[in-house]
Amino acid sequence: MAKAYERIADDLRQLIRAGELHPGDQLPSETKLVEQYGKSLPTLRQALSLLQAEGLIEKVHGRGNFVRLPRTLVQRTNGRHQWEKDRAREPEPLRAQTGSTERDTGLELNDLVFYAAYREIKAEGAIAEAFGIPVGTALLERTYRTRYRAESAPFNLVRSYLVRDMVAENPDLLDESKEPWPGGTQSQLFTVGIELGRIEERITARPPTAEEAEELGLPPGTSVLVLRKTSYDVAGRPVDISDVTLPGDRTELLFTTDLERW
Amino acid sequence: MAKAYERIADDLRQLIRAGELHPGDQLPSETKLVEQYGKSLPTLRQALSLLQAEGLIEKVHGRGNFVRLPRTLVQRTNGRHQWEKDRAREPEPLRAQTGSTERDTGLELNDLVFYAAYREIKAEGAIAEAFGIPVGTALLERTYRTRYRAESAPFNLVRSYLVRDMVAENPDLLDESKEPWPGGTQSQLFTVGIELGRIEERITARPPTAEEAEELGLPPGTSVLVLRKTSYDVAGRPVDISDVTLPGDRTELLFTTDLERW
DNA sequence: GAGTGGTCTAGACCACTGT
DNA sequence: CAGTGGTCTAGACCACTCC
Repeated sequence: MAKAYERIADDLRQLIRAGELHPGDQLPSETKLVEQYGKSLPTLRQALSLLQAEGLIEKVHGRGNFVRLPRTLVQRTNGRHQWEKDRAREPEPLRAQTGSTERDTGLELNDLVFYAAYREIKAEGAIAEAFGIPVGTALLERTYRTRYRAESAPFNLVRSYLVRDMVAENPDLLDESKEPWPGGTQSQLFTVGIELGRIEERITARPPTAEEAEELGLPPGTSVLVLRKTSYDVAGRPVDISDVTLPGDRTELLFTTDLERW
Repeated sequence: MAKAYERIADDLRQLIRAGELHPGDQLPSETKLVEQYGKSLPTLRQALSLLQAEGLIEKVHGRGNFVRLPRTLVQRTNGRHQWEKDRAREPEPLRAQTGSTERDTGLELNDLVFYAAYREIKAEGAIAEAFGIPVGTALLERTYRTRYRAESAPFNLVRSYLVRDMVAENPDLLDESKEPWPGGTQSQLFTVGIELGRIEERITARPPTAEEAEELGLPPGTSVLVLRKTSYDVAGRPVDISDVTLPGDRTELLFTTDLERW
């Protein structure tokens, strides 16, 4: 005999899958469902919380439970890296026109609100190892947010690390008030003579932490994509390490791999 | 005044983050925690279920609650595509030695158990559009699982689509009993004269469905990576579309992008 | 104010794990 | 068997949304 809350969840799940309940539809009220299934309220709510964790329904306090709508996508491609590199040496007016985020989202510069904070820290274990530098080396930590003006939650959270001595030659790079830098990080690195040769991106997925759910405005029943981008210069030396947190329900990463001809 | 279950969750979260509770450690029993926080059992359990949803703790029936251990990684790189292409024309003995999965996991062929099922279906809306073919065209649907012999759950779930008429020229390709085909799909396509030129991979993340959690043996508090791989031949025509579901807590996708020199 | 979901309690009984 | 978490109930009261 199956558990009561699972039977209820299965039943509702099937109604949704079969299309008897459409995205956006409101479910019967919890008290109605209690009558219908002949179980207690807490049991019924346990069933609903299962469906919520699967991202199938959305609970709205004071209004009801609704079948969740698919979210609109923001695409992030690996083509952006070559595109950014091509722009890095262009004159500032062109670089300032459109950045990678605008390219990905199709939005205008004016639609976007940008925020950055810089901080100087000492490299600890994992980061030091990734850079191949001694623990304690001075790093520049840059924290970014970009959001659509009409929405409250940003598209993503970015924390980027640079070895301070590699960029200190240009004092502007240590100054957060110079952000957003036209053309992005590759343009910044260009001013201190660094050319990127290769970019590695490592991707995993997990449920958001409480803080991420808060900052990204993520409802329960969503996941985050965690992307660690490591940029290498043409000599193969790691130059920039960025940790990017992206909402899984509205982000699509697109990677294109070209194959050599036979 | 914060909600009781949030205060408890915050408190326990902090103990874990601060390292006062190490991965693998057992938490105090639920009745102990009830005394300690002076709240009811259901409230306390609500707090614990929050932490479970975040993947921070693991509940084990009859034993206790434990701080979750980090899982071992299976890496999947985009370098695998060129590697597979290079192998596609090699003689069978070499192709049979090691496949992409063995390359990714570092395991031996004997450690792996492979399962495949073929089915013929008619293209419906989304897939037909992705292939650029009329709805109703005959497709070959191939479903794969690969698992480590010592574990019960597979590494991933794969569903792959081919246009039947593009491959029917070699009847072996329609026969599931011929799996695992030495050298993989690219070798199979080679037998009907198809050479791949480009591969696109689209990645999103979401909580597992009930079925996926079941099949992949995923505990609550995990996410899945959803990867749609589209393979194009050298003429830019889509040849294979594969949907891959990967456990987010033990999979790392690694994409390398090489940049052109200045 | 009516209707909705959110929080919390007190307690019973079941099921699994280890000794 | 003792100790642990899992399921379920009945009911009180709070908080939000919309008319």
